[in-house]
Amino acid sequence: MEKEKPTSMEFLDCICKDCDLKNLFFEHVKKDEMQRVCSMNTQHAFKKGDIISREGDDIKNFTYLKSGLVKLFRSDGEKEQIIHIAKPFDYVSILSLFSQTKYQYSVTALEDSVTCNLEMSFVTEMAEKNSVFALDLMRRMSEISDKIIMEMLEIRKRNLRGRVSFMLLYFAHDIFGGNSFELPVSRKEIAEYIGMSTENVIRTLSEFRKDKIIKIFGKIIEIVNNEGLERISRLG
Amino acid sequence: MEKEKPTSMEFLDCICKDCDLKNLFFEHVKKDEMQRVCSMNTQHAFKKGDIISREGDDIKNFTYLKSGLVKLFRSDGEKEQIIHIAKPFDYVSILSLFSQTKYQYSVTALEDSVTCNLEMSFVTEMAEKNSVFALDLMRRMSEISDKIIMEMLEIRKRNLRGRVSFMLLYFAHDIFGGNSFELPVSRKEIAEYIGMSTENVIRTLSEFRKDKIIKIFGKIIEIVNNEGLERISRLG
DNA sequence: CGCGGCTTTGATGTTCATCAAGTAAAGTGG
DNA sequence: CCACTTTACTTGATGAACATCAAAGCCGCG
Repeated sequence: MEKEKPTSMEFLDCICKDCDLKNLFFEHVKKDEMQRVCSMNTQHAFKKGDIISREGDDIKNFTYLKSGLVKLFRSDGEKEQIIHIAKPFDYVSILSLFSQTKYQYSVTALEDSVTCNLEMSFVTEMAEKNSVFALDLMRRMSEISDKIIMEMLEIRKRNLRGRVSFMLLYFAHDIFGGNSFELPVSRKEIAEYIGMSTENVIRTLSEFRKDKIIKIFGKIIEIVNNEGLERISRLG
Repeated sequence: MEKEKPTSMEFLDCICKDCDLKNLFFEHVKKDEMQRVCSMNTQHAFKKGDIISREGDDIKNFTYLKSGLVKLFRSDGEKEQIIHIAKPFDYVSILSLFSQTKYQYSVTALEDSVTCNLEMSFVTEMAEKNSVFALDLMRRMSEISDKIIMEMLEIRKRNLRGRVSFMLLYFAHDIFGGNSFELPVSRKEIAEYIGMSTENVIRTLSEFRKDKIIKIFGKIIEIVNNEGLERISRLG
């Protein structure tokens, strides 16, 4: 079936061939350049918990997420701060890609994930030769940073209960698209995301359970009263 | 004197001629395009307190700050959240410039400020025709969002005293470049920036005064013990 | 000169972090 | 596979950090 669908990629035989993201990232790349993309990019699989890139390391590759779920975070030796949880489309390498030589944050896989890597020099060259691609890339990167900034502001203006409910709704609606899901992070990581203590995150989850707003089975969360949770998120 | 200095702009007679930022933004623009830039861009002066752009309005122009100081903030009717205080180089329109059609935040002038405006369609066209310019622009925009995200994380990991000292050092070193300066914002605005109550910002400033770390004369702040303040900012 | 917004300080109460102590779950080496 | 260790989770108790309320002085501006 897929083979019969005629696309400009059809004649190519490379790992990009069946990639859902190829149109997103290489929609404006000419055929001969696409041939080069195919010969150059490398795919990389990560297991849950694996480090994808580490704060302070040299940026060598342009990386985007093909499947899975990752967390961006910063560490000062003592504590960690989670900056964002990203799924495919939400993550293009690290943000400062074109303005820094070293990674500013670390990225690890929260679920088994696959990335595609291209050498930075090649992407730069491609952007220089193909300005529509450059504009597209700019649009995508600015969308992502905007999303992160907005999210940080939304979290910042809420109190403990508001932040926890915001996170639950974030997982339910933005990440998993359903009212029942398995938390891809520990309670401690939720705490690091919303800037509260682990104990209080747990306490709040227990409160929500007692108030019959959610059900908890270990890592599995089921949102029972979505409107109630939304209200807490709005008012908290 | 300035007239005698030979530059590629010399033959031009437009408001860009003496602009310090022209090389920054239009360094890779060809001469004939520069001629067009000159004929198209418009300069706009704002008085302290003026609104430069308003959350929710349509994005029409590409705007950059030529002189002055501005604040980026968001309002939910009730309270305001300050996102960033920006000086020239730190501000290129609003961040989501290429990914949104409406402003996500508002911008007002904290000091008398001058902006330069170009129609978005023209900038897009320029970026499409000139990919080096596009890459440059991308680099600059990603630098700015990165800076904002980093700053939010730095603020988030500190307590009240740490946040206030961070802000004072930010004004002293990043904005004004000296240990004595006039606060361009009210106490309330500092509170909105660091996510604490106005009263506690004032209380902390008074504490610093009593501890002989700073001197206060209304809006004028003088940092007396810089090392002490740095220590509070690091540990707080 | 009087009004409204900004600033300041004190008193009070709420929210949240921390400490402590225990249970459950998940890796680890024999 | 089991004992062992470590890490994650949970609840309660306590105190610290911070918001809120209240009242008064100050300043700029019409």
